[in-house]
Amino acid sequence: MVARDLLGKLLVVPMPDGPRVSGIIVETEAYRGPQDRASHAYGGRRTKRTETMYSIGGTAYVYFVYGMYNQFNVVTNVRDIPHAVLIRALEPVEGIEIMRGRRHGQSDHNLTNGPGKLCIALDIDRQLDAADLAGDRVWLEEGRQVPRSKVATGPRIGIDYAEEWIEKPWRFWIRDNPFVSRHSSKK
DNA sequence: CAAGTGATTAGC
DNA sequence: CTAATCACTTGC
Repeated sequence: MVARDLLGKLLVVPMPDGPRVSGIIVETEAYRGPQDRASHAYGGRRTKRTETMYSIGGTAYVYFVYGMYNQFNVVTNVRDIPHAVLIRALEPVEGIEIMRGRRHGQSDHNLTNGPGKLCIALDIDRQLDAADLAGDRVWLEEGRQVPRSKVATGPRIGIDYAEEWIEKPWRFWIRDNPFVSRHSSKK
């Protein structure tokens, strides 16, 4: 499953003037398009916002919720099949000083341990929506090997309206990693 | 624990 | 056109 494979990868978003800001992906959630009530593309819904999800895998899908926060996703399937993986948390690797500046006085483990927070820390916004991950604005690199035994799964977060889909164990994170989001880290 | 926030969507 | 909703965070 792609969501699990993304764990351990390095997400890189360079500053316009050069310095890299990056982090290891430690938490993801899978959204499977039409069948998945929790997905924006449920029932084949295809609107201006969700259009990006129908792109070919390897495209970034960035959208805005709750009036203040962006969410960063990776589109994972072929064209016209709207599957995507939400990146929920990162472990900061490069550009930590820059992230601290953007997050204004938050402690280090609070820089990127949530989907909205990591977008602030990496300066991800809708200008990156539909960006090609093989391009030069944002991309993934091999990061760290994550043994299967370190991968934990569980129900997704923040989709209480999704009825029978709520309990699907489509959230993946690296067990015992201190940077998984607080709502999600089960002790 | 609850409110804030505004783009997006569905419903007239 | 207007109203309701939301893949979250932060501060009481």
